[in-house]
Amino acid sequence: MDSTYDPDRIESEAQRYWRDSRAFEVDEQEGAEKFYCLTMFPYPSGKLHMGHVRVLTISDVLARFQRMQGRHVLQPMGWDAFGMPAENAAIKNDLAPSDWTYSNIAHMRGQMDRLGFAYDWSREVTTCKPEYYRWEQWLFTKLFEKGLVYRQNSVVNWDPVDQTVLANEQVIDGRGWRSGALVERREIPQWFMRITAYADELLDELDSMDGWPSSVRTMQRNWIGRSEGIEIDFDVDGHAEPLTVYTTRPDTLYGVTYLAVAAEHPLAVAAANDNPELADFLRECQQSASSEAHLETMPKKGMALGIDVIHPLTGERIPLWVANFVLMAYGTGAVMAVPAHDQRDWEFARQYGLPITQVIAPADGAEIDLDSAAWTSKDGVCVNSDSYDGLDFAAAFAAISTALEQDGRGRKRVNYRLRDWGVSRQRYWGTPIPIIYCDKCGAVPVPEDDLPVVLPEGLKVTGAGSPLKDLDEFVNTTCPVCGGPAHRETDTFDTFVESSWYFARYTSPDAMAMVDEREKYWMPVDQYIGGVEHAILHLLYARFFQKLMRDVGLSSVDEPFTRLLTQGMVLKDGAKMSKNKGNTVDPQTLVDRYGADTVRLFMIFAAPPEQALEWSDDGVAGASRFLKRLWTAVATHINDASDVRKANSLSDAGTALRRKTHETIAKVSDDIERRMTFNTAVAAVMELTNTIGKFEPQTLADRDARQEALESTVLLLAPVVPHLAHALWSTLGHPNAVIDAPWPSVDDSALTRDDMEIVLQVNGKLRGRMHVPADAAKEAVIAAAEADENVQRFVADKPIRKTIYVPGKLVNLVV
RNA sequence: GCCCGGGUGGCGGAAUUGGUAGACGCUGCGGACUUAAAAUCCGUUUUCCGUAAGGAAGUGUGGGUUCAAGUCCCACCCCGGGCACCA
Repeated sequence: MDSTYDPDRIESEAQRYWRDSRAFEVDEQEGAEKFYCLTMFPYPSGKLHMGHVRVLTISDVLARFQRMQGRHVLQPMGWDAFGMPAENAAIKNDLAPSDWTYSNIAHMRGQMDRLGFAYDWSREVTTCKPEYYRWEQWLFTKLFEKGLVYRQNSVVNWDPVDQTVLANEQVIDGRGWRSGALVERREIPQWFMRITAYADELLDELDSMDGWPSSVRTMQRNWIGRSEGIEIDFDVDGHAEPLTVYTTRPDTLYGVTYLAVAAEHPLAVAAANDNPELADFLRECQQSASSEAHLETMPKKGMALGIDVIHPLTGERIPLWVANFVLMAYGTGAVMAVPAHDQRDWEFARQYGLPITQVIAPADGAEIDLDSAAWTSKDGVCVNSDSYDGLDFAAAFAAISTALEQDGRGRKRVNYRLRDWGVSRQRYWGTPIPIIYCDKCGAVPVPEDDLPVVLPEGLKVTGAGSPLKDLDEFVNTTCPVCGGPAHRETDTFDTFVESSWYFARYTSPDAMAMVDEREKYWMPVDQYIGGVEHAILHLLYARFFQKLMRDVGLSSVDEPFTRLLTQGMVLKDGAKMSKNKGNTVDPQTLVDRYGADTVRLFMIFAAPPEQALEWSDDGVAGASRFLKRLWTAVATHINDASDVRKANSLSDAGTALRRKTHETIAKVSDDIERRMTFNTAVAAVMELTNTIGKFEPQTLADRDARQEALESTVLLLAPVVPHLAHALWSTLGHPNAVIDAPWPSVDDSALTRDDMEIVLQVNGKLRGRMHVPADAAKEAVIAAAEADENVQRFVADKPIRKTIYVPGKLVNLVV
């Protein structure tokens, strides 16, 4: 055997074998245990970056591991091909988004193959192709019929100079990224999907989704934000219609000292008609970006409207304000303020000199200090609340709610923080929303026979609005209902729509329906892997789509992803690798220099998958060195011509090697399958390799033990460094490819030890160690511990008060 | 601002159920091989005291629970992710 490790040669040989044998193309083999392993598909941004390499490698390790477990593994790959970067690149380079996108896809597919990922390319999905997006257009029209989509005004970031809608990402310090103009909030009509209709199901199922990280489940729970409260009507002085607010704290109703409405609220707009100062303030309120982070951190401002409302229980007059932090889109666009028991209300009241009235007090009668902060605890009782004084939160909630309901001034209501999903985007490079507007018939969904509504490719983008608007042949059409003149919707879908169902399309990529019966074989996804930045939006939308598909009869699966692994970012010098920061490392350079296996090994070894990974050039070199050492160890074994004709029994070192081999098999299996800590799995294999390197066979049995150790090493590493494993497996004498070899199993008899190490402590501090026979009795171990010389020094003549014995581990003497 | 993570040697990280802190790798230092260098191999590498045996301190900060805390509890500081039009 050649003792030089030549990654270029063995990697191209292994890849040729996989390609020629179509090793990773799978069909629906009934009776076989399937395993659907999925990576969040990439946006085709140009070339692979380290973040891609990391997530793709993690996924590939799991897919190959499961295959060696005997499962029938599907690992597909595709492209999240619509999105803003293609439009930006198109403006910059004066070419069509489609050309840019397709050429990126071709390049990145080649890079993936060079890294040796085990994909079934026959199922490749590209979301910008009509044969893909036609089915989400179809689903949208079905949802239209079911009343699960609707059109409503909603707020966008408006750039008054470029006359265009901006993404949050394009708003920098409140200004448009290209024009530098102050961004305004503006309301435009948009399409929504009624995700709130599924809020309870999306919430409740989280409890049983054991395969997901608890942090992601908690984030989703908080995002859905189910709350139980009450809607309360306040009569408005001089108006026939009452003003309705929603609150989860009706127990504090007697502490309401003002109400506040959003700047867009009709009451505020009406009051501004004869109040120029107020009109100025409303204009100022609209001069702001629309993201929640921005709204929550901006200085809180308000103005009195000069209107009073009437407290529903006391009949008191309460001033009505307009405040910039109240949003028209949330709840009713109005809030009741209880400054004594809500921190934001407290700060606003202090700022504008509004009264602060305590209505909740600690049950133990302790004093609270309302001069320094609001007292927001629910563990108190009502005070200053007429007949409700003395009631705790639950009792007051029930009593006040009932009183309001009986009076017709309140209704119990479950509310969600979750809002319906606005899917309209005023962009060109996306899926056309399949709606036709007719003056007579209104908004009409495109009939099934007319789908897909094909996005004209090859259009030039200028940055000022969608070019679709100017394309008469696209816009002008006839009404499917009345046949009269009509025009098409020119907005496209949020790209999250495409990524909400691609996992289902992989199961039947050529179906003449959204999916076909093959979906039943593969779904749900057994293992999903992707960035934690998708913990809420993408993963919630995908769960929602799964339920939509189920409810139109396309699937019987409730939840799309059984297990979820969220991998961390790749950092360099403590910051995320990005072009902006100029700290990127091109994976291609490293693959060219060290080979794919080295890059894969470093990615897996440098950090546990869920944590951020700090890039290290030296670490990559170290990974390469390890692979060379392993190659050398196999070469040494194969080329070993030394004469060992001694008795066919294991030496002590041989017994130890076999124990190490089987301990390693046990640890690596557990690390990959249960713990998903691939870094410690690799560390364990490195330890085994170090042991093999030092091992000198004395007998024929010793040499067999080394063969077994090397074969185990190759099998255990095969998911991580598949090319090297492919070559070495053959070298070690196996005619079948390592991808078809079974995962090694543990020989329990090799694991037995005849002695154990016991740690000796005095008062919990380490004072020594000793070896005792594995079957030593508790009393004997303790007696030996007390007799230890160093232990004696610390015990001296002090009486032993307590003895703790942890079997097989330690003895702690408390003196 | 709100929600979710994270903080351990010179560095990346390990310590799985409250039981030996620092596995494995990198870097540095010392040595072998070499005319030399690279590569490779061997040794060493938390800090402080000590010739050594051994001892003391130590897991972001301050408290607490326990025979025993990186791990559990309370308070705080710093860093990262998300916040609905980045994907």
